[in-house]
Amino acid sequence: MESATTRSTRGRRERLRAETTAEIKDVALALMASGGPDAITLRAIAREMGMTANAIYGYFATRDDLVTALIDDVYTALADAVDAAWAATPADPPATRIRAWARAFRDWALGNPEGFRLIYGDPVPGYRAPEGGAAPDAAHRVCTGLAGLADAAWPHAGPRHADHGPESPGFDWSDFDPGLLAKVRPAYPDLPPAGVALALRIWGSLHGTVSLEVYGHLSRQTVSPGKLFDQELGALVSSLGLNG
Amino acid sequence: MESATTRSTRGRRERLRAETTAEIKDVALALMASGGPDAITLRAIAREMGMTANAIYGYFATRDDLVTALIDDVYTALADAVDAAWAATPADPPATRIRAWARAFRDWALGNPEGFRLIYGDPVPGYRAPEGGAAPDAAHRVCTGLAGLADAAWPHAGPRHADHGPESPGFDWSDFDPGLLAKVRPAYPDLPPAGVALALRIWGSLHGTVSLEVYGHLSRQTVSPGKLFDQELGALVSSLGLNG
DNA sequence: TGTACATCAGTGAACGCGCGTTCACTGATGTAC
DNA sequence: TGTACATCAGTGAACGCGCGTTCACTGATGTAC
Repeated sequence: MESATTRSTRGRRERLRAETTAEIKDVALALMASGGPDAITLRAIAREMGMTANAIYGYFATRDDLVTALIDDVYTALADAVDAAWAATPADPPATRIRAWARAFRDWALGNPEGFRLIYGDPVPGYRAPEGGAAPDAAHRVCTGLAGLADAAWPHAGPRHADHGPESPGFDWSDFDPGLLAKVRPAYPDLPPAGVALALRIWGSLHGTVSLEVYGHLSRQTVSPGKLFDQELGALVSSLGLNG
Repeated sequence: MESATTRSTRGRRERLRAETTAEIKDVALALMASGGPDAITLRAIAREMGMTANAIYGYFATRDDLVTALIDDVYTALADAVDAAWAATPADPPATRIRAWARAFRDWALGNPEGFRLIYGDPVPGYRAPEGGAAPDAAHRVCTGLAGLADAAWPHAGPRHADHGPESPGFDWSDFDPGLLAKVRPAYPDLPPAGVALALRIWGSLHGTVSLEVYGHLSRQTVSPGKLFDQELGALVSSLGLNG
């Protein structure tokens, strides 16, 4: 049986350990923010923290493990941001909620451009994702959020969705990744395959504008990317059969 | 005055030089295709060509100069691809031409994923674009092509464009980069500011789906990205007031 | 409270690597008369 | 056609750099009795 002091001191050690781990990740993210993804090096982190490079091996077995943890953290931050916006907006009217989600997505991306790049862009040079490691849980949370948007819009969007001309193909469940469906179908049992496709299409439409903006291609063309995003959002919402 | 042989031999030297220059770029693109953007190193190129690394300095003053040339080439290839699709499709109906342009864009991106990343994604590690060097000419060709799509759709899209709800803002010329307008306005004098915004919006919508696909995020969710793109295209065309 | 021991975060030197770039050079190709 | 010279593509060794990672270690902190 442990004494009170045993417990408290072990707690302190664990706390220090957790703090240093968090600091390593914070510094890595700061380096990435100022110098791009290839600025994440063990030596640079150590330099910034006033340690030796190999001290980091006490916290992460390998550089790739650190990067994996970073990706996970960043994904979680994004998922938290959009989930919070979703939760803070009333379900009715659906358009308002969709706008809130989309704006949270864009705001997060613009506020954390390097995080956005880390998740959606080129991998960190030399980085190899772990073997079994599928996408982090938070990635699924983002997808589920998108499915929620589609689910809310579906009663209005569904009818007009069938008629996009003869070239518009149909969808069935086999078109989608089983892992995705395992998350989405229980959460939104009324959403048909075409609704899941709609979710992905919403994703694409937001991702396009936002990533052009994050990567600086939009700011080379217009001084008002925000206006453009709002217009895109208006078009999206009205194409879903919802009123702005 | 030059003799015939003088001219022909000088021609040969120049031809050899041009061939080697082209080979260097080809090898660089091949390396990038197989190993990602950070595989573009002078030493790797030289290794592949059976030369010494510094032999390349006879052709490019610096590694960054080589990368600049690559970006330019890749942009040109993309612009050629979409321009060719545009030229090969009759102007009427506009929807067909838009589809052709969009499909050419996607096909080129999927066929040259590393090129797409080079242009639209993270810069090559360590690369600094040249000082005065604005975007290459070909980048403007792509933008002008988009403006052409918007211009063709504008008679149909314009009316419904005004009505995206109270949150949809208006555009005027000052919202756009003068350099962009200098190319677009002479080519499409009837296109109003909102039409230019529409062009950028079309760009965003295509870019989103295609870049999610190129970066492998879509294939993690669906086995049918092509269907999704077709659906996106159908939605785009019908949101422009055109029939599929 | 005091002492002998265990834990463990961090050190400092070293490794081998691939990189961009510089330097003085060689040797084949083309040129002028 | 022959010879002396110029051009210039490519060589090979070397530089200094930052990187991930390994190793044997030190020294402070916590633990057991």
